[in-house]
Amino acid sequence: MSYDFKTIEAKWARRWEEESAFFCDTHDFSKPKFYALDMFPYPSGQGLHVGHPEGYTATDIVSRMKRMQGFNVLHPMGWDAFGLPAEQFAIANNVHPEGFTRKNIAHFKQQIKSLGFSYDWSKEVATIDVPYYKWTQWIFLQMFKHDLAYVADIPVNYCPELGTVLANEEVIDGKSERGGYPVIRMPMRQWILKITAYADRLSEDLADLDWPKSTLEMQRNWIGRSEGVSISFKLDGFDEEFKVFTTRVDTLFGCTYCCLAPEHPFVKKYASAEQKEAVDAYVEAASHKSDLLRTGLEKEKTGVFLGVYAINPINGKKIPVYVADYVLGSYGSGAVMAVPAHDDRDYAFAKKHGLPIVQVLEGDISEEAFTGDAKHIASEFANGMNIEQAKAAITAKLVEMGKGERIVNYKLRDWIFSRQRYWGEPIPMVTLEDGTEFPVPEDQLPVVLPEMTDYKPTNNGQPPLSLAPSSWLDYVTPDGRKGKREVNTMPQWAGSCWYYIRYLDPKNDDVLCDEALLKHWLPVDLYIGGSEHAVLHLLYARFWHKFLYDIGVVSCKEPFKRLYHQGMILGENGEKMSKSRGNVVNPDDIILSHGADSLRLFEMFAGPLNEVKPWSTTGLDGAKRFIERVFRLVDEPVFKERITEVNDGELDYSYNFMIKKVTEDFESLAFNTAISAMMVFINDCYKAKSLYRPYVEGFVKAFSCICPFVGQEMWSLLGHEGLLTYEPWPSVDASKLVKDAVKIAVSVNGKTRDVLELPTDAGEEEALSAAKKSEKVVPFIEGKQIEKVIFVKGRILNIVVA
RNA sequence: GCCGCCUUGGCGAAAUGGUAGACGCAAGGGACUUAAAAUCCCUCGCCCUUAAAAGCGUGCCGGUUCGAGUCCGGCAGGCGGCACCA
Repeated sequence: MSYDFKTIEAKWARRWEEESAFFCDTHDFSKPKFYALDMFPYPSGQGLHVGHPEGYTATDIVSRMKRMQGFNVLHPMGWDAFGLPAEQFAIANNVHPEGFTRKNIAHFKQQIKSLGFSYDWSKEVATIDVPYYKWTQWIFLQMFKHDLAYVADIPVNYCPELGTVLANEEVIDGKSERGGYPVIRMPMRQWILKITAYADRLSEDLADLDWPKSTLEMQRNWIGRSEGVSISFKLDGFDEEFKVFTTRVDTLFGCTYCCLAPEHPFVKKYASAEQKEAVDAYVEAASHKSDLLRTGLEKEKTGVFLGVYAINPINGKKIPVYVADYVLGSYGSGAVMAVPAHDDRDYAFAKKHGLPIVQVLEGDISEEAFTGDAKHIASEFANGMNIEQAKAAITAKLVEMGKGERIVNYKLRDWIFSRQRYWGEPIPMVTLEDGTEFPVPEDQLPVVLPEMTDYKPTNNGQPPLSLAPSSWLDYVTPDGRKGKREVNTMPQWAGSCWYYIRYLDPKNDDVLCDEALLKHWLPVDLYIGGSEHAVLHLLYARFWHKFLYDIGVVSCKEPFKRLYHQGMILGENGEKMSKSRGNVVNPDDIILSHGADSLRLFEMFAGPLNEVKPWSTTGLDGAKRFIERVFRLVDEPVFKERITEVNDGELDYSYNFMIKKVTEDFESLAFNTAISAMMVFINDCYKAKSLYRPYVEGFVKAFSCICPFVGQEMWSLLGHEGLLTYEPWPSVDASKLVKDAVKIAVSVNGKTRDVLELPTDAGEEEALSAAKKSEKVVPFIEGKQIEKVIFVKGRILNIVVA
C-alpha cells in the first residue's frame, strides 16, 4: 500500500477528535508549563489563506515537541470576530453580522482542523461571545475607575466612507488601514484610553523582551521617547508665559523667533490688532487641512507673524512670535523655539520669511542648517563647549532662573477607543441627564448588543446604536437617575488585548480568569503572528496587560515573553498573492491534491520562518515526494524487512546527529534546516543494510511534529496502538557523535590545498607532518620559510609561509 | 529625510570567523520497463580543459585577521516602518 494521504488524514483526525488528544488540563501544575500562542485570525468570508498555516504549523511543531518533552502544553485557538467586514456584509445583504461571522468561524474551524494542528478546542474563545465580552467590558470599567478612560471632544480621524473614526495607528498616509479610504480631521465626542500614562513603561520594558529587533525598534519609535528641556518664554508687554520643548537647549542663544501651533490658545488671545485678520485666516485655513496635507506632500513652511514678541530667557532679547502649522498642537506644548542656524525646518522658515539667523556653533550654514556636533562660539558662558556640555550648562542656568526644567516627551498619543459602529463591544457607560458619565455597575454586566435591523450609521454622523430600541437605550441608575446608554462601541482591537488570558479559563463566569491559573501560565512562552501588528495589537495588548498588572489581576509585567513573526508567502511569480494578480493559492485545494502533511512540510522547508518566500508548486511536489520516501521505510517490504532489534552501529552517527540538530532547530524555530537534517538521515537509511528499530521510531517522533498524520500512521504501522502525543522525545547519545576520523582542511596562507583524513584526536604535530607529505600541499610550501602554523582541532590546519 | 532588515548557483536556500553552495527544486544523462509513470544511480557556480591541476567566485570599494559570506568603515540596490515629534 502506498502513501494514501486522504485515508490517513481522515483516520487520524477522527481519532484525535474522539480522544480529545490535545486536551490540556490547565489545573495540572505537576509538569512544567509551556504556553504556545498563535495570533487568532479574523474569520473573513474568504476562508483561510496559505499564510495562516505557516505560523500555525510553527507553533504546532514546538507544541508537539514540548508535549513529548514532558511539558504541560497549552495550545489554544480562537476568533477575533468583531470587525468591519462583517458589518459591511450585513448592511449590503440586509442580514445580521453575527450570522455571517458564525458561518465564517465554522468554515475556518473546519479548515484548521483538517490541517492537523494540535489545538485544545475546549479552550476556544470568540471575542463576540457575550460571556467573553462581558469581561472586555469589565476591564474597560476598571480603566474608567482608574481614570484611564475619558470622553472628550477632540479632532479625530474620521473616515466618511467607513462612517467611523480611526485610531492614529489605523491611519496610513491619510487613508484608512482597512480599505484605504480617505480620512479627514474633525472634532467629535470620543472615548479615549490614556495609553500615554504608560508611555514610559511601554518603552522601557521593551528591553527585557525576546522579540524581533525590528519590532522592538518600531514600538520604540512609535512611542517616541525624547528627553529635553521645557523653557518658559515671557510675552513682551504681557504678564504671561508660554512653554516650548526642545532637545537642543544648547542652541538657545541662537533662537531668533518662536512659533506656536495654530491650536495654541495664545494665538487667538494675543494676536495684535493689525495682524488679527491675517492670523485668523491662517488658523482657519490650517484647521481645514487634513493631516496628510499639513504634514505630508506640502513641505513648504508657511506661517504668519502674530504681532507680538517674546523674551528669550537666556539673553533677554526680544524675538517675534509666529503661528505656523509645521508646529504640531499635539506634541510637546504646541510651541517651539526656532534656531534657524541649527535646525533644518527653522532654517527653511527663516529664509522664507526673512528672519535673522544667528549661528552659535562652528560649522557651515551658508546653504543649510548645521545640525552636527561642534564647539559653541556665540553662547557666552557656554563658548568652547560641545553640544552635551553646553546642554548641561545652559539647562543648569535655566533651572536656576526658574525658566526651565528637564522633561521627557512622547510621540505616543492617547488611544481613541470609540467607533461609530454596531458590530463591536458596547461601551458599558451611561450618559446621565446632567451630562455626567456613569459606569454600568459590574453586576449588570454584560451590556449585550441589542437586536436591530439596520446597522448603517445615521446620516448626521450618529452611530447605529443611536437607533436602538428605547428599551435598550434608556437607563435608570440603581438610585433612580435617568440616562442614555453609550452608543459608541469599542474598536476591534479591544477583544484581542486580553484573549491570551481568557484561554486559561474560558468558561469562568465569576472572574475573567482564575488567579492561580494566571500565576502559573503567564506569560505566554511563544507567540507567533504577522509583523503587521507591530504597533497596533502588540502595543495595545501590552498596555492592557500592564494595567491588569497594576490592579493586581496578572502578576507579570509583560504578556508575551518570546515573539516571532512568520514571513509572508508570495505567489509563485514572486508577487504578493491577490485575486487581481490571479496568483492566490487556496489551502483547501492543496489539502485535496497533496494532503495537509505536504502543505505543512513544504511551508516549513521553503526557507527561514521569518522570511518572505514564494510559493512553489514543484517545491510542494518535492515535499510530498519526501513524505512518500519516508513512508516507504515502514510500508515497503524491502525496507520493512531491514528493521531490526539489534544495532549494527551503521546509523549511530547519522541518527544522533539528526536528533540533536532537530531538537535544537525546533527550539530556535529553524525548521528548514531541521528538515534538511531529516532528509540526510533518510538518505542514509536508504543506503543502510539494516534499520535499528529505535532509530526509525525516534525519527518518526520528530517527523510527526511536522507531518502529524503520516507520522502517527507510521507509528501505528510500527506496531503501536496508542497516539504519539505523549511518547517521550528521543534522546541523543553524545558518545555516538564522536567519529574515529575527521577531515581536516589544510590551507597555505588561508587557501585550502588539501583535505586530510586524520584521527579525531590528532594534534597539531601529527596534522602538520601529514600535510607535509601531501602532494597537493608540498608545491606550495616547498623551499619556503614556514612562519606560523594555525591548528584548530578537527577543523583546519593553516600553514603560513613567507 | 530618519530608523531597521536584506543582497550567496538557473531557482528556494545552507554555512559557532575555519573545506562556500549542505538539503531541496529545476535541468541533463543512465538503470529498470514492451512503453510511460513511479523508483534507483550519476552530473550539475564560472573559466580553461579530453581530463586533471591551476585560476576566479557570496551586490560594489576598502579595512581588521594566519584565515572574512560571516567582523568594521563607505557605496549601490531591494524590502519594511516612521515621517515637520522641535
